Amino acid sequence: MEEDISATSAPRRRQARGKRRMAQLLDAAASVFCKCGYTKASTNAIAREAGVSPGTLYQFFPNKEAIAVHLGERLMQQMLEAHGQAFTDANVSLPLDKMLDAILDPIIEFNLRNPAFLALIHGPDTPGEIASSKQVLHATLQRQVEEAITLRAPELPHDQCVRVATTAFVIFREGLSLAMQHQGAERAAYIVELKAALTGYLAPTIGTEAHAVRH
Amino acid sequence: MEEDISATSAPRRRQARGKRRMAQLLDAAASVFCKCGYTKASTNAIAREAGVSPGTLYQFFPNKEAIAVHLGERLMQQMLEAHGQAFTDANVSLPLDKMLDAILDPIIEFNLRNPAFLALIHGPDTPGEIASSKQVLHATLQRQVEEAITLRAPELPHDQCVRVATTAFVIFREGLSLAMQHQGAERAAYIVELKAALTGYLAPTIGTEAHAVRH
DNA sequence: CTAAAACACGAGCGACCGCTCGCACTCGAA
DNA sequence: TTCGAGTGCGAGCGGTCGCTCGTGTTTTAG
Repeated sequence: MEEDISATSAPRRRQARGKRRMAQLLDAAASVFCKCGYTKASTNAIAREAGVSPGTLYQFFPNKEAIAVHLGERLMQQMLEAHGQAFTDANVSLPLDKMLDAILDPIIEFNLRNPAFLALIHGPDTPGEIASSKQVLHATLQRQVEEAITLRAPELPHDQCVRVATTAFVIFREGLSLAMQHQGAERAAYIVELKAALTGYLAPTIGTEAHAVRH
Repeated sequence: MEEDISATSAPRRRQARGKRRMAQLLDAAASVFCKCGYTKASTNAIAREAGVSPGTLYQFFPNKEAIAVHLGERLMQQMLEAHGQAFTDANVSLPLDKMLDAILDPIIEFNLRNPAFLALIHGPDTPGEIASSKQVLHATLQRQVEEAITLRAPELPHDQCVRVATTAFVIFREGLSLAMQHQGAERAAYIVELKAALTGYLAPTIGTEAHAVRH
């Protein structure tokens, strides 16, 4: 319950001040990751942005990757708090285009407010291939997509469902990244294209209407 | 004609040995970029892979970025030599799915043979945002896609055409990258998904049949 | 043949990175 | 009030990286 008191690392007792510092450091990390991407973001720069020394940063995070992981977890949690209803079963029974709106719009809006989200999930400069914030966000979202597709097209073989979810997720991620590179009307136009791409891809695969449960 | 004898840099007269070294270094760079991506690929590693010293590398390339740019130009030239007919007008008049096969299959095959191509065009770790091999490849391909779409859907407003081309290109790039992360049958299945995604996206936009020239 | 230019080497420079360490402070439970 | 644990600092360690430079060798022009 109190973080993970596992064998290797003592989790340490935090004072209120420390908790504040951690949030401060995560905010700074979000800003710097967003500006430079994970690899080019230096831990010293994150500490400077947070107005603390490098040593202080390492009082709260064992290494650079842990910062990204914590940030990823915080972002995911914030998104689930704000838009946790996006993937509910109710939406899955909507017509395809409405379902996409219901699912995508909250995520898009969240990305507008938290650009670090995309910076972390989009950048392929993951450190050790495994772990890293990208994996946290990716795995969670991917799983939601898989569940939605399975609910909607239960007759689809599982491995095919995984492929469709993966492909749809990649299209969404890159399409959103594309949109975020533009402003105002142009950005809106790219979001329209993104939805058109997803609709065009998914319609033949999982149908435009909700699946009527047979027998 | 003789490279660029512009104000700032003297282009230097190359011997046969030097030309060979450059090709050798580009081969090595392709291998290392492919293994590590642009940023994590060190110039010393490229020199080592080519069996020369770091100093020798810098006799032929002024800096790391120039290596990537030269490699990008060489890859693009090789692809145009091998599959230059992919974007010809003849293919543009085919039905959509056939057209996609005609255009995508050669590019996919080329990527199987030259994995550095994807490594360069996919990695977002471009150095100074501008230039770099990625821009060379991206701009060239993007332009081909734009021309194909304009030919096929001439009534489409130009800026909309650019957006469609950009979106389609991104879907292709990431879908191919996804496929390349798998092997054998799984990879083939992802290529099927990639084509399904492009077909689904482009069919409503530019039509399944070639555009009949009106008036 | 000779001199200049191209080629080749590899130690190492300077900058930066992730991260450490010794020490000073502040807080809060006893 | 006390004192240990939590917090904070920042110089700097060990390492990697892109790139340089002095020197020596090979090729080529005249």
